[in-house]
Amino acid sequence: MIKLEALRVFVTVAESGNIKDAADAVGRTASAVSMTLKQLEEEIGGPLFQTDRKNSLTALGNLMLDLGREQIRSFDKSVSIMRAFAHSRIGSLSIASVPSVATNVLPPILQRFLQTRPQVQVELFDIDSAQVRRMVESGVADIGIAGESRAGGAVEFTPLFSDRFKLLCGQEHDLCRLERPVEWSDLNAATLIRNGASDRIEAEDYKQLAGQSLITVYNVTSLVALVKAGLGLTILPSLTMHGAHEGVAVLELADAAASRRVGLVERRDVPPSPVAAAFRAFALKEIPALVAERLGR
Amino acid sequence: MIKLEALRVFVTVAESGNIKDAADAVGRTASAVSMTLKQLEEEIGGPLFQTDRKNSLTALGNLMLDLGREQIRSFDKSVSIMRAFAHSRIGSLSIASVPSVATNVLPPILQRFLQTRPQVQVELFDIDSAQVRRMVESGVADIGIAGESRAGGAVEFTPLFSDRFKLLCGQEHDLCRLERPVEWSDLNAATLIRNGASDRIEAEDYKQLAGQSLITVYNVTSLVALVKAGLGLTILPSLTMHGAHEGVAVLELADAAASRRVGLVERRDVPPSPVAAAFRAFALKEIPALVAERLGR
DNA sequence: TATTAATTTCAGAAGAATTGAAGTAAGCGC
DNA sequence: GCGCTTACTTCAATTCTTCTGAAATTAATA
Repeated sequence: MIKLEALRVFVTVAESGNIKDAADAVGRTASAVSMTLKQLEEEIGGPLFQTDRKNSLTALGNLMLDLGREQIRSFDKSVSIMRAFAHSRIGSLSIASVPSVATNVLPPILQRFLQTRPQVQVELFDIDSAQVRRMVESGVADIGIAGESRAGGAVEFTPLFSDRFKLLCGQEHDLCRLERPVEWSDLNAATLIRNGASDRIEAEDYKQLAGQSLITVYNVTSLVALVKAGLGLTILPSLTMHGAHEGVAVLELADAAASRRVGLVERRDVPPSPVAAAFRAFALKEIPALVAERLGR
Repeated sequence: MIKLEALRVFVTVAESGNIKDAADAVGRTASAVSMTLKQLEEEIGGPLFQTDRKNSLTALGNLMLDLGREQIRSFDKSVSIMRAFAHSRIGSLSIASVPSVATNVLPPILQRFLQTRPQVQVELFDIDSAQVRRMVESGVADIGIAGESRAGGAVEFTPLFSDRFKLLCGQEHDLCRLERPVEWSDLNAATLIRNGASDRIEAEDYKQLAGQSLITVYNVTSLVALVKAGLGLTILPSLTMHGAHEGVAVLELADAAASRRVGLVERRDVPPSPVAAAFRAFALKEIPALVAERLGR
């Protein structure tokens, strides 16, 4: 059986024009090279050089030089692609994330992650938690970042950080004059605008308030605009409001339990691609730290 | 260093879905296959299969399956091309031959030669002996078939057959009534048409006759037409006249020395390509036999 | 023709791959 | 959930391959 390594030796000899230099180049003795060549000629079925001074090729030798070079080049390239992929230097990474993280956390994280992996292709979807889970489950996204959900199913949840809910209202709102954290009962008279995130709050008092609410807005920008316009107030995770919107007030809630847990969502059965695994490790280490800093803790 | 053989084993396992079958397919034991796989994973830098039951690939495994398959396919193809070339099943063959051989000898020879080598590309040039030598010398033709020449030079001559000259004249010509071979002296009164081939005759008597000739024709068809039209007579190698032209007479010459030696013309320094070498051997064996039969000896 | 340099050959040494047996883990039926 | 079967891995010994260094051969050069 002809080996690629034999072709490699032959090409080196053909390029050097003699065995001694080629032997040095491949790191063997001249006798080893000579034997490899002899064996190659036997297996191919013809002489490769015109004389035993290896400075001129036969027609067969020329053909083998061309084909051999190409094979070596192609093989080495394939191997380097395999290695690059295994070491997560290339590959594609599809991330599905809730908007608050996609907007406030992922940009610097991705920037640093990609600094050492300039060849990695990234797709980022910002969608709500339920859809994040769906995308991961279906394999469209390699990894997701979403709020915790009870159902286990085919996806696994790994916590990254907790995020307390806060109250967002117009700057002129009566509640701004309270000099203490807001109780749910303080909101009885207020107009509450529901949103996708706040629906996750478990507190009975809040659920009751929400049940009476007539408006639900899913887009944060619209939500803030409505609050600013004085249409009502809303409850959002603090990360969502990071970088404080002008013309609105952010108030603390008294209910310490009103928080969401945000974490990684991954498929349980399918092992991650190397890039996904690398991103997972990176995210697990860097996101909690970044969020702590962002939220000033 | 990653070996193509390891990729071959991996691809087989990936395709079989288990080690045992793959081991049978490649003709080793399961433990050997297992070790090869382990080593491959170490060298690539990541796992290839999801579990140690080898029925589902990781993302890296899928990539390697694709790339590996392609490498194996391409390598095997290259090797088969090399072998085919070495065994002269493929390649190109450029033959330069004098017209008499190109017309009367080469067709059946080439037909038989190519029967076992349907992939070989052949070029055939029919030109005079001097040009045959020039084409071989310049490397445009791999091999030539021409009359012998004194000058050695860069080309080598190997005899194939001898071919006596004969006289060609109109059927009504006076010489037809001679009941013996024609002597040079018989031609003193005749009109001789010279041609490329007959100029090679060394006999002084002939040279004198030729010196007085006023017409030289290089193309055999034209030459015969002129003879048939009664313009004169000419001297040609018998092979050239094989398959007797209608309306002309072919007469024996008394001068037994009036013959040409036809043979192979090859470059001395450059070894022939495998196809050329095969054709050389074939020609050396088959052409003399065929000519003997053609000329009825 | 003698000298030098390169290549080949050969036998032994080193290294790599393979084997078979034993051990471990995974899947399957009860 | 438990034991049974099957598949895979590990290990040490063996076999096969490749490599080396010295000697012999061959080609080129003076």
